Amino acid sequence: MARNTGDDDSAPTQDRVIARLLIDDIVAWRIPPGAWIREREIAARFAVSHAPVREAFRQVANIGLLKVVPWRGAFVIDLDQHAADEVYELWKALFGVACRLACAEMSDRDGRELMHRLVEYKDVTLRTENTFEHLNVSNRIGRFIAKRSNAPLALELLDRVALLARWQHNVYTNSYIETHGNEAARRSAALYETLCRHIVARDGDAADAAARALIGVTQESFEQALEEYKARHAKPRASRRRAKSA
Amino acid sequence: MARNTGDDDSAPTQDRVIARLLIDDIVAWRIPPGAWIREREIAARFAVSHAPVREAFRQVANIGLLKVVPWRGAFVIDLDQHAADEVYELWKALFGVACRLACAEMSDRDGRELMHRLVEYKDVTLRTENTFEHLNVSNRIGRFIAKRSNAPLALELLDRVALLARWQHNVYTNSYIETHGNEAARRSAALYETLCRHIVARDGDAADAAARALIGVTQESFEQALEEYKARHAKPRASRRRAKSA
DNA sequence: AGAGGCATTATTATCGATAATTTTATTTTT
DNA sequence: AAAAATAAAATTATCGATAATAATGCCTCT
Repeated sequence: MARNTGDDDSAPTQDRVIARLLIDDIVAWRIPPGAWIREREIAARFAVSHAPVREAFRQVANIGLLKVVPWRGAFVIDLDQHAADEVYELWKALFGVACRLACAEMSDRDGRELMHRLVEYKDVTLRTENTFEHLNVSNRIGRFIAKRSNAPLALELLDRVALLARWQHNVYTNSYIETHGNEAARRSAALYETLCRHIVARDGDAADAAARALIGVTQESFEQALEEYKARHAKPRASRRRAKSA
Repeated sequence: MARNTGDDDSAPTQDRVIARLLIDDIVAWRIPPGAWIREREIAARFAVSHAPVREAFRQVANIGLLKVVPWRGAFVIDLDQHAADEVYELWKALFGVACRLACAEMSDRDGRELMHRLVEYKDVTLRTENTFEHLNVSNRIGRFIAKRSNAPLALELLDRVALLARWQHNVYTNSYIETHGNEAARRSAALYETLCRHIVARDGDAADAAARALIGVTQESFEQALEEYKARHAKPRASRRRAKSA
């Protein structure tokens, strides 16, 4: 009678493929903030009708990168300094929830795997100053915790907020990498260690606090990068304006 | 050149109307958990084509009450004791973020209005034992804080989680009202007072903690109601099963 | 010249029909 | 009778076309 409600293993439908590609395009700033996207344009690009495009728009809008307004279409969201604070606060809170739940949900076996990954992470930290690799391996730990927290809704919201954060600082990527590379890495390493220890010790409150501190490092790096970006771009703009009025 | 990206003031399109009504139906348990909903069925009910129904399904799915799986359709989510913990943890965290941000964002005027509402709330608490009215006025305070926190994304996620929580305990509504009415009201009142005081004092950490404690009261009431519900329904089921096997 | 109204154009929303896929029922085989 | 294969039915996904709406440019009037 009831159909199989289980997990989806079939090939993805077109709307999901398109949504994925749109997300990539927006996060990578190939589509600028505030841009107005037309159905026909995207439909032509993927050689499909507009129906799947509409659904893709809705999916991207649900993640928060697109804003769909009736009869007017879809707009990429705008960059907003104030919203950055909100995103990072949410990120801290949601990652905290994931870690808190992980304390209760993780098996002892998962805990051992977590500590194993921590060792791997510290190795990378000591071996290289490559910030990309650094971010990569640290993200792996975060995702592992979130997955094992057995909290699908928290995981979904976490992915969403992390995506928004990534989009936000992709403008400042260069500054970010430079800034984050030096001292933040060491602080992160220490915080990851305390976080993992609290999780295997099943201390939810302490894990939550460590998680918040960890995202806080990223937040500080972002803010610092933003300042540097502003400082770098303050002069060119002023000169351009002067040239205009001359 | 660029179109009006501002707020939406036009009449809602059909898909949004349908989505709203579907949400109501699901939250009120007029559509049972796990139910499989067909496009044609809903389309016939609202005398529309299936296109707006599809979009409505996607919107409800984004809130989390519906799960859309390719080629198989839309299913109402299932009741899951484990998921309840997750929802309440998220609720605590998100309301905490809203209160934290409210500390920074609220004007002094907003703070005075908040304290005014607190007085109103305490009056209601003293005057009546009516739990509905009690929940109503307390929700008003929560929503006021969330709105003035100037954090649209947090507000959206908060609404979403609160809706899921409401759906979850709508099964046990009767027990919930009974349980919540007695002692929890007094605890909530004290916690609301400390929360508001921390907010006007702009102490983010303290406000966050108070917010968590406040949702914690609701969580405890829910869990207690769940226990009572289980106890009440344990016997009838057993007898029914015995009758079947006889 | 500028403001306001009107027609034009472009775009989204909805519809009805067809294609692709899954589920259910039937038949066949062992 | 049970299991596998097959056919039938039901359902979703996609398409192309039409209706509804918003933005744009033109024209008139002052």
